[in-house]
Amino acid sequence: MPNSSHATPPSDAGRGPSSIAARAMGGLRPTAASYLDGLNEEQRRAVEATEGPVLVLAGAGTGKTRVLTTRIAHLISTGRARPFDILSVTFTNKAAREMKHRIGTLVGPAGEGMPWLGTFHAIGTKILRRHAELVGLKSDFTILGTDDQLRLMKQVLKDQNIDEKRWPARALGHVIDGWKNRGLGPDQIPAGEAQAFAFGKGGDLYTAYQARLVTLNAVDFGDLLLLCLKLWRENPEVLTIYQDKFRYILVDEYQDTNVAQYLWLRLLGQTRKNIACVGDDDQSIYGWRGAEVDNILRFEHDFPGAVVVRLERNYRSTGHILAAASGLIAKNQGRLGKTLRTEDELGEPVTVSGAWDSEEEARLLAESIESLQAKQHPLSEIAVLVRISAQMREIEDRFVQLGLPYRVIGGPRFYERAEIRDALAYLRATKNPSDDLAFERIVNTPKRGLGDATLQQLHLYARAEQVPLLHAARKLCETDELKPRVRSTLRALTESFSRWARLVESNPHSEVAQTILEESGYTEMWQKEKSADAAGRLENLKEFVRSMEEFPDMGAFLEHVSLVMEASEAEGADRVSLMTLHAAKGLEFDTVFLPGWEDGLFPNQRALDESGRAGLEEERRLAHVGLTRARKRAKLSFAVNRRIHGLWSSTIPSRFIDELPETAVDVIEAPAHFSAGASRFDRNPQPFGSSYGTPGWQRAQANTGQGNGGSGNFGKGAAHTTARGFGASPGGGRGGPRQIEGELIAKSTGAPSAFETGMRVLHTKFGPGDVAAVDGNKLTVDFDKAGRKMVLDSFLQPA
DNA sequence: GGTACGCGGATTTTT
DNA sequence: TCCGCGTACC
Repeated sequence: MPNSSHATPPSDAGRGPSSIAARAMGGLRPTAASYLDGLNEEQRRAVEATEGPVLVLAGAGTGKTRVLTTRIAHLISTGRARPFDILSVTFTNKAAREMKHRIGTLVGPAGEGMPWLGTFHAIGTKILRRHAELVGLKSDFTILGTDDQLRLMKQVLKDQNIDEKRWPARALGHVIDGWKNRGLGPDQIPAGEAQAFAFGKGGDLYTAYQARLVTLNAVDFGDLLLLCLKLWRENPEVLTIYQDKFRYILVDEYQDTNVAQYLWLRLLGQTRKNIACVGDDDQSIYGWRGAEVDNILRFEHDFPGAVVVRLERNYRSTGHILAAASGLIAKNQGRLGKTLRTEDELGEPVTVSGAWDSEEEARLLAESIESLQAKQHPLSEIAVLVRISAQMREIEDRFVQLGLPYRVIGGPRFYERAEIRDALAYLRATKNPSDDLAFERIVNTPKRGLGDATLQQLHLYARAEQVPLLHAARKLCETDELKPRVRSTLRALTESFSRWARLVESNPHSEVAQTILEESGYTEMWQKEKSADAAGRLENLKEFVRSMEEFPDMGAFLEHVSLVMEASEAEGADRVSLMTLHAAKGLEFDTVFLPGWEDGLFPNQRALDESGRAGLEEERRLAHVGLTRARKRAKLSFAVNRRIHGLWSSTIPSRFIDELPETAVDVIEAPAHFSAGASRFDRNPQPFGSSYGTPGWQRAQANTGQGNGGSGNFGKGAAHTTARGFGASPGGGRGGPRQIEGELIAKSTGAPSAFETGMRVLHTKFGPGDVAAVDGNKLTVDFDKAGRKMVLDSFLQPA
């Protein structure tokens, strides 16, 4: 299986430009398209193999997007297809945007349009709106965000009298998402799995949830794909329309497709079979949310006769970086196997350095960045990639102290912010009076005295009368079932909605939105709020209203916002980028810092616990993604002590560090104060973490007296230096020196600290402060400016 | 109905 | 440690 890369351009019989006639005409065509210039041999093969199934295995930095866009340009300019004949799917809006842009520059106005280039979800939406009634919806259905989804789940759980503590709505959401990811409708769940949730109620809950969605005329993200499958299966004539329509299908990031997406593609592609998937099994890092690496591993089986092209020539990274990344990923089994090559120079080796704790790691990292900055290295070409968001705090703290400009990439999306969701809910409820979820969301936001009790009453009435909540509210106001005060508030609100609905008919929608936000008291709510981020939220609201102007009407705007709206990043400023490894996929930087390479953190313990070997391999792919983001410099680090959920735990270097090829790596010896010559290959845990009972401590205990036992990871890979201990404090007052492997751990710097509690000191970075506690050579100091920090005495001098 | 405190849980994240 | 949720109280 791994060696079918002998792809030749298909000389298909019959139609198409490779037909005899077409070939005869070949020379008459305007000279070979300039867009093909500069493609290497494999890339060109991937572009020109237009007919039949094609799998392009594109390693990191091998020109994947270029192949995709050139392929489209090729299809269009050779007359094989018109822009609207091509279905081209991506996962993110960003990728879709970039492709549109690049096609535009390749083929000019001819490529404009591309109505079927977009995310799976956007295209699914487009299709569903056209045939909504066939799946029991109206064509103006709403698309629910995760927060609405969650509230709906809660309602369903309540209806079925399920203890939400025992069976949280989030968990149910996860289970249902899982089913949807696998293309399973409520009636298709394997019997065994339906039992899994809440004593066998899983299936019923799913059914109830879907029923609620239908009554709300709403769908969740999963439905955008799942309902397409349902639509096509139940209405073959509709499927045929799309099979005919899409002469060519292109798929980006194929390794990230889930089962539902795979089925979606297979249905569409099974007649014409002109389906080209581009992906990299080594960059599959979304297994935890349903991506099936199997889809890519199985491609040749699913599409017999598929042409497979491997792109292995890397144009991004230097030799050492590529060697490190390749060496690491080679430890994975179950991959199709590619070997990245570069013609670039070896460049700087990947550096590996250790730190005493995560604070020191952040400090060293920031120092490195500052020294690069001093050498005129632009900050925008530096990225710090972490495994989990929680790592960011300490790093940010450090950057803030130093005044180092940085930006966090990722994080909450613009349209997921509370204020945007609220504003959106007002608009949704105005536009669509039966959007109960929207109404419910803002009925008491801002606080107007319509709490749970009133809402319960509304629900009861609405259910009895089979009408939407807003309608029920109007009716209830006409009765005397409500307390006078509640009644008048509620009446005012319902009247506002009627008024707003009339406004929408005849006024510019952004103005109406502005009016709604003001009259409802929503803007005022934030103006009154004094918290730090209130101003930012008001800013976001402004931006929200402003962005509406770009759309013809409110409906179009709502559609856009529910699927694609993103924060408008202030570009341009020279800043360091800070993000998770996941968020870094698809990006590249000259210099990449990879902190936190410690077992438990990375590879992440939870991934290991939950998915075992597969989990480990996915973590390794994540490491591979991280390394391959770097063009010229990759800098790994780890700390031997890290604060996890507020407790200090001792940690051991990541097993991935030992898996790197030594020739590509340069070990930065720990600073003298840190260790008496410890190597970074020293994976013996340090037994003086300050909290006993942590995993690190447990492992340390297990290790003592077991020779080189380790946690089962010894003995392979690079040579290990025998533990000489990481020096530093012998545990302070918590137990004195400890023995490991017959050696006494020396105090780090030998001499006990010259500082005492209460002394006034001066720190090289933090400035003046008072010593609050002494623990060997580690001192706790209350700095005048920086607050309480743990520092090493070597950075201090008496003040 | 609104607020103040205490408890438990805590990856990665797009659409 | 920090955040969100639920409960207890005003």
